[in-house]
Amino acid sequence: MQRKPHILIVDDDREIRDLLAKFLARHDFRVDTAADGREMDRHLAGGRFDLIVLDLMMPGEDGLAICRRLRQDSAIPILMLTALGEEADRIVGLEIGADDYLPKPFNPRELLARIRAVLRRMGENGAPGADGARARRLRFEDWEIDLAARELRDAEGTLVMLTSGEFDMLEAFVERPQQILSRDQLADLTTGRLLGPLDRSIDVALSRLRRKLGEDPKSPRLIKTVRHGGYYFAADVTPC
Amino acid sequence: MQRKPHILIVDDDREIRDLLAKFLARHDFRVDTAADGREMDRHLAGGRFDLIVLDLMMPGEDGLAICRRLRQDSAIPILMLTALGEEADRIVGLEIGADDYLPKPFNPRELLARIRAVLRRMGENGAPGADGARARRLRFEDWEIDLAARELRDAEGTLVMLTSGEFDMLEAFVERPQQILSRDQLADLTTGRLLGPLDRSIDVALSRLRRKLGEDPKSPRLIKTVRHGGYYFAADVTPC
DNA sequence: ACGACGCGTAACGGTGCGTAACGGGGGCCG
DNA sequence: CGGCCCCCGTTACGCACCGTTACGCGTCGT
Repeated sequence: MQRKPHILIVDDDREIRDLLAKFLARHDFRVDTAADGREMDRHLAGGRFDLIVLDLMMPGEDGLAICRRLRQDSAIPILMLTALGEEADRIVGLEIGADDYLPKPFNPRELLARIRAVLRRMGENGAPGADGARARRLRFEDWEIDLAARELRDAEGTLVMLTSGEFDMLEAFVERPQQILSRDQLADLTTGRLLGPLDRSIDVALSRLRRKLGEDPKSPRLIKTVRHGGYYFAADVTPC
Repeated sequence: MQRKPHILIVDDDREIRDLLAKFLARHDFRVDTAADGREMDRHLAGGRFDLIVLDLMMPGEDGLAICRRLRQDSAIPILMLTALGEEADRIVGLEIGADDYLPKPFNPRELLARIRAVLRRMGENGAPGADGARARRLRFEDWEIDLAARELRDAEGTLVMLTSGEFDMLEAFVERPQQILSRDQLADLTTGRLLGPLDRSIDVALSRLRRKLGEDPKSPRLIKTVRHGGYYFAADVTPC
């Protein structure tokens, strides 16, 4: 990870906020703090964050509600802070989609270890979704794709015109190479809508994408079909 | 996820093992258990697992050592069980690469929530190159197989078309050369489903694979039949 | 020697997938 | 406002994959 991970601390207790901020800053993180959900929203609107440390028990909109709200439209990692003995809440938190929790009072070193563990899990290979501030020009096989400009070029450098739907699908693949993506995942990553039981739209979209990539219908090399599984992007993807 | 997630429980305490196994099985997981590192290895050699629940404190090779060993050549999710008060160990565990931990004694429902949380993260983010930094191009006899691109080439370097099922089966063999794989193991490693009592699907699939590998039906050289045992991949497999 | 059993594999059929064709809807321009 | 075009979801059809079945052969036990 080249740049400093950016962390947002959401806690109503000013003392804890400042303590954590200082501690994490000392360990090579960029840190912002928010006292409640509204402040958090303001920060999120203005910047990209790699992880949110979220206090469970807060006046006004509490941590669980915030967590649920965040998960509705973001996959940003969430680490919940809970008071001891709130086991039921912790479980609910995990079920809602928090990535980890830490019971208060905690050892700051353990918080550090958990933050790193979560970031490692998320970042292992190009964090999808969460942040967009990374290498956006990629190469695979003889192709070159610019995710920022949304352009695809072939070996000779000539532009290949993709529709936005096709580009979305290709982007989903190059951000997750060598991994099976189910039709449901692809639908979610491209159009965002859910697939009906007899829905073939992904198959058709994929067929059109394959054709523009010049794939041989008999033995596609870039995008392989996994029967009953989905599709698989076979090429190595390297920044360029 | 289409098939039941497959979980391996590693704990020296038989009572805990059985309790957890029963509990998880009731919640729609496939579960195997192991009492120590050696048993764990045996299970891993023969099947595909989605997550390992690993007790930290065990006689013989202890959880931390096992965790470190697993991480050397696999990205399989690990959930560590720790006794209370072993905070230092927990931190080390997370830094070594466990994906989560749960202090004993724990509420089984919380274990369930954490297992689901870890699996969810993996499903979204799924480690690309699925098994981490393992060599993905291998050679055996005159063949060359690229596990990342899912391609097989013969001596002249021409592509041999395998169906995804055939490739899965060949992959199972080249990752476990010179060892007997039972039909049940092969079924687990390829389709993930369990075999019925009169099920011949593995035999037929294997026959088709042999044919594509150009095996002599009278005396196959690569994949030998072990009567009452299963099949055996006889060739040396070397990275290339 | 003969029956039982395990395995190889040809043949069949259900189903998943590729893709051509159609058409609705939205954007753009006159 | 009307016409055009392009994108993309839907439909339909054909092919290929693979699970099932059936049959033949070889091996083992008695």
